[in-house]
Amino acid sequence: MPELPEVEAIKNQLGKFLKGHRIVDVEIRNPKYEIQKENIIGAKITGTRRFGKVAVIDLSNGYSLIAHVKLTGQFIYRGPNLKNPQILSKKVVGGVPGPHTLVIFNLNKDGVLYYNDVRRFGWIRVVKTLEVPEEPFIKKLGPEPFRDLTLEKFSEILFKTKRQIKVVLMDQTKMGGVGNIYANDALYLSWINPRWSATSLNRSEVSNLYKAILKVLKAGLKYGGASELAFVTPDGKEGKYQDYTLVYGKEGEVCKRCKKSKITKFFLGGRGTYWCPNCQK
DNA sequence: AGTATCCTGGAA
DNA sequence: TTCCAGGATACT
Repeated sequence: MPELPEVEAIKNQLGKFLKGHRIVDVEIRNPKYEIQKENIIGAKITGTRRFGKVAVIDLSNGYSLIAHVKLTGQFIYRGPNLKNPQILSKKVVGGVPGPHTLVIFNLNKDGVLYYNDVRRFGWIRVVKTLEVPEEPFIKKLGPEPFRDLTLEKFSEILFKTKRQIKVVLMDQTKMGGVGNIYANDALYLSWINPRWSATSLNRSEVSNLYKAILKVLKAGLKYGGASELAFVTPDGKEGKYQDYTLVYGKEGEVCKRCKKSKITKFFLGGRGTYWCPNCQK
């Protein structure tokens, strides 16, 4: 669920809250989350970035923290840069610190950054800032929407593969940042059947899909991400996009666009896929 | 191309 | 009690 808009929201808040803080101690509560804390203790946070679904926290000593929260990872900040103490969403299971708190970054000036992850699929790595683009996962990422994914590049990518279009959209090596929720919505918005082979799309379908991807991602950004599952921003609040999805999660509802058929769910590439059998022929 | 795997909480 | 959620990878 944390896709481009969700990770962008995480990155933006981390940037706002952590800037100027210094890491004074790192408490690792789960062996799976062993990181080289000696390389980050004492460093100041200088800024944050995002590559696809990966958040990057840059430090003053030439190192960076990079994190992929996967499905249930959550960064929660508590400290002086958070005005009006926010009520923690109940999606932060067990609270902070709690049974699912895996790493605690203690900051100066009474700040704390918690990493919670119920299912422990997410990861955190420490790498040299200069080597961030070379980090294996980041290096493999394809161009991403709003940056270098032009319509030309997008159509080149689709032209080259016979795989089903939805699978291609979600393939991070083809383009970075699109996941299941926004892939479903973009395909619906562009009247495209998720099962169609990517090469089978004509020029106007490719162009419509391209615009649709940008449009649904923008909506996701506007509503602060989708908190269908476990997503919360570092202030502990939920996003709102789950209330504005076009087709995702709407199984059984009559399609609002054609009013002819019901939204149907099936599995494609192992993922829940929602579509209108009438609109997306 | 499809399926198991990593995990757990929460819904059915 | 069983199933399901969706990111990424490994394997068939």
